[in-house]
Amino acid sequence: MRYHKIPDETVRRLPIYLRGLMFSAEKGNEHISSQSLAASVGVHSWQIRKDFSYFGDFGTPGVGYNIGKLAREIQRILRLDVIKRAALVGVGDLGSALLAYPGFGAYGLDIVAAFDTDPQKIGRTISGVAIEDVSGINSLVQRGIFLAIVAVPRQVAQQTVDRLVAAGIKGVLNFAPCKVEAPKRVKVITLDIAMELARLPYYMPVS
Amino acid sequence: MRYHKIPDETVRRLPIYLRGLMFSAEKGNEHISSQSLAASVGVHSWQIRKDFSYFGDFGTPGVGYNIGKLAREIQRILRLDVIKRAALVGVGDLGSALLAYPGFGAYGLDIVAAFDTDPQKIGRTISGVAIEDVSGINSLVQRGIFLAIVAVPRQVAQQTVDRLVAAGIKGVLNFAPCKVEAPKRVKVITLDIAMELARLPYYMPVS
DNA sequence: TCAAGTTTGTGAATGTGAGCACAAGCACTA
DNA sequence: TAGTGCTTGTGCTCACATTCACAAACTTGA
Repeated sequence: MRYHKIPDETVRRLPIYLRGLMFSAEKGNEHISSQSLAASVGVHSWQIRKDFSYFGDFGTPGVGYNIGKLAREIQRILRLDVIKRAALVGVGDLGSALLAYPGFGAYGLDIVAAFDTDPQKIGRTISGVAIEDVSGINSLVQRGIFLAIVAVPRQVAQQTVDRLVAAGIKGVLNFAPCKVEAPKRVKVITLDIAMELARLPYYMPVS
Repeated sequence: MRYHKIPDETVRRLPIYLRGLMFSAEKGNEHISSQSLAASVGVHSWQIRKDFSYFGDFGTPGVGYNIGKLAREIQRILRLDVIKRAALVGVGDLGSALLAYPGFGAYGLDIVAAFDTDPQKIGRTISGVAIEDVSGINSLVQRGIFLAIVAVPRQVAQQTVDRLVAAGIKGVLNFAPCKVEAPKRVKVITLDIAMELARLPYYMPVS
């Protein structure tokens, strides 16, 4: 194996592989071939091998990949071994659902703080997380939290991100359906749920 | 303009443009240049022009694009002029949040039916939608609904999709974090919220 | 030790989209 | 009508990702 920059598309697939590896490990397997992993995650086996080849030789010909070792390596690449805690801003319907969402655990992630502006909500606890006033955002970095989820109305999304950036947050998952600006040092991923639904009809057969 | 297959990446951006056009129309504009649309949606102007060029000549040099005409054309391409109604399966935390989510309206989409297996929930109404027993899925096509959102636990995602496929549904937005199989005639888009959060740390600076 | 059967890792070909630069088209003014 | 300023549409190039095919590496069984 030689030096390679890991392609973005590969990074996008790594969590999928991680999910598949966890699933296989639960079933008591120690090794897995690219072919059986392919079957369980829905990606072709050659794609999997190519993706893994970007960050080292992990497989053994005739045997496959050591599941534990590979999973740890993927976690290391994705930096999930270091980043484990996230904050949520905006505890509306969607925010509450995210607090209750069990899926983050599969990646070792956990929402450990929640913020809102509504005095009615502040002080209450949802899914084990106490809701704080948004002013608490300023102390996030002190608390070792560098990752934030924004689930506020579109109109206040930008100012929310500005506040997070000012507080030193380094990554934002934005659910508000709009463009948000941030310095290059802060990575923002916008996830517009309605947009995903909106592009479905294009692919649906006519009649 | 000559014949071109519209690239997938362009289709993915069309809803973004639609959002930007709506926003500009609300402000009373009649025309918009690729440059000002670019500024409002965060895509380069040449990318916008290239994307629009795939499906016809809509702009006027020196003037820009007619907002209403272009918006209608995008809606037609995405088939949002035909597909307007969607069903939801699984009214848990996430499902309830989706029922209350106002963002679908921007694309003319509306969740008009909801299904669950929990007898406690069946019969109740959330955000104006009555929750029905999942057996009602079989009559979806009769009711003119061809689009479904799956927000059920991972363990029952596949069987839920199977049921929707059997009922004649043509498109599925799946929130369950797993691979789901469906015949080619049915388009499935899986949206794993936790996965999006999981790939963020990779892009965060190492402090 | 040898042969047969698996499975990996990767070079090369193919496909696809991003990015750029600029000619051509249109509005507006004089 | 001619000139100026703005904006579109697109041909071209480059970068990146997918796809394939196969040599090399390993296991297993005799």
